[in-house]
Amino acid sequence: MNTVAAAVPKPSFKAQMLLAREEAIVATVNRLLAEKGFEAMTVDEVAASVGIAKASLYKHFPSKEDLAAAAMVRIMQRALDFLDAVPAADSPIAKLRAVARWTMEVQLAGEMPSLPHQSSSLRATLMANRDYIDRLVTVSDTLGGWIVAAQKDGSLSARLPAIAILYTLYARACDPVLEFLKGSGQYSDAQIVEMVLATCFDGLAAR
Amino acid sequence: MNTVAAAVPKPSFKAQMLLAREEAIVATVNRLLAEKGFEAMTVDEVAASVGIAKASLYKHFPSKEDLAAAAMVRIMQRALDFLDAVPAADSPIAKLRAVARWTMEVQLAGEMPSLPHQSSSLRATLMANRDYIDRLVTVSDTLGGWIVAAQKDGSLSARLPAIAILYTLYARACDPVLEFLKGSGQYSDAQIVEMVLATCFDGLAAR
DNA sequence: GTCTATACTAGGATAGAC
DNA sequence: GTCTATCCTAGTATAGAC
Repeated sequence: MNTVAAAVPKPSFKAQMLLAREEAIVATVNRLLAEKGFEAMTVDEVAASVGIAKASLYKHFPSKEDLAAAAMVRIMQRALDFLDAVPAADSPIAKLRAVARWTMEVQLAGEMPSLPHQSSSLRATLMANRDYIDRLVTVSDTLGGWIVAAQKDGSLSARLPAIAILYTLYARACDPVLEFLKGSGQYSDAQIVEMVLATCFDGLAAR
Repeated sequence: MNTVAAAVPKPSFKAQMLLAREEAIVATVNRLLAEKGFEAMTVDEVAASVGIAKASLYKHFPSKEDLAAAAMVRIMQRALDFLDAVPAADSPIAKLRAVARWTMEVQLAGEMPSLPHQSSSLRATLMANRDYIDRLVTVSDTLGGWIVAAQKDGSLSARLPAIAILYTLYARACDPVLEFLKGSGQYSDAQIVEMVLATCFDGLAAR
């Protein structure tokens, strides 16, 4: 960036339109990734859903992988925003519960892009994407701090390594139990979230 | 079946070879499904891995979906066999723990075919497959019985609906935490299983 | 930067000889 | 029932006009 500050303040109307369109694209990709996953999502579908020609999509994003990566950056940014909004006064375990709840609510809303299988072509693109990795690291560091603090104050199990707890929380973002329970049609979204949250923190065994 | 009993006992050598080959095919499909999932698995790959021509595959199974369904039937049969082998004298919760452990060991061994996303073409084929559905129902009924019993004897949380517990146990078969922890390279398979098992039954919160 | 039209490839499925 | 060779659709990506 060698633009002087004075040149930045007023983005042109055209540039704003561009950003708005890109946001619309990424939001659509996000939804489709949540619905069907990376492999099953087609670029034709994305274009049709956004309402522009496929070739236009490729002017914004060089490949299907980059399209998906943009959606992953977006959801990580939403996660960061949520972490920032968690009250600092809350206890560490309350913060962790809040994050797990948010994750599940996003998934139930159909807005959680599902990560691809290990061998997907998307993995390489993601690992090379600085915007994604940086956010992932920041989220992990923040959660890691809360986990260690919660173990210290005795509210979180100290017998589990912090990394196992971190991964367990991440896994709530793609927990199939939410979808299963929703499919049963017997419970509201709020009830489902409470049940899975209780299972996650209190376990299946009686207390 | 209108064959008389006397005609059955000695399956011809040829028929045995046929079954052996089909078992080899299904075992390969099972492994590939575990590695990459249904969408990413290609029929060419299956044929190459088994060591036969693609057209020969299609003499045994009419479509890629049926190929995958056969693998799903196979794993459900393995699950049934395991359930039958669980000591009847064990307490209900001990039985449930044993099943969860088995599920995770199979996954870590790379032998747990991963179920497809909701909108996959495979779902329709599976739901129409009697061999699969029957086994699924039997497994669910058996586990359901153990769950209710464990809730009655006070070892399993009575605050959760049995169906939520059932789904939670099923979800251990595709828990990404196992793969994550394995990827960290810090723990043995046995340690990973114990950690996730403890998380599942005892929860993240301290006891 | 948007469109229409098209190139190119991967991959599921089949034909037809043996 | 196995093979080689081929068909054909779907899907990623691009050319080229406006």
